[in-house]
Amino acid sequence: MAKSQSTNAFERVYVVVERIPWGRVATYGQISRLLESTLSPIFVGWALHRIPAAREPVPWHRVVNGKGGISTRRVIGYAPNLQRELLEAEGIRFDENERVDLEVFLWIPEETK
DNA sequence: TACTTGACATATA
DNA sequence: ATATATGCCAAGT
Repeated sequence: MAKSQSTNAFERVYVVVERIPWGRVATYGQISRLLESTLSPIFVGWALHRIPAAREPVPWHRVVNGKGGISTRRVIGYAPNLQRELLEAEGIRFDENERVDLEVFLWIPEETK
């Protein structure tokens, strides 16, 4: 245990992502605030990009940007439609702009309440 | 070792 | 509403 502390920051991100309930989505910025750390939103993206196989499965597809859009397009090797399909499979609908209605599907953690 | 990049967000002009 | 600038951290080159 506690083999490496550097990886701890990544794991914190995974824990929050795993807290996202089924059929809900969260934004990078929100996760960054939930961590209550100096972790910036871009770091969350980094963490999700480097998910160790041992930490899977992590519902990374439930993490979208502040506009409710999918940002996985910048990632090479991932299909942009993949995340959209996974979210739609959970009952999340996209508008014509390929954006999620955050007013409805945004995950509101109890800690923030 | 140093610089650049990266699933972003927020503020300012 | 769009464009530009800055913040934040770690990994990649």
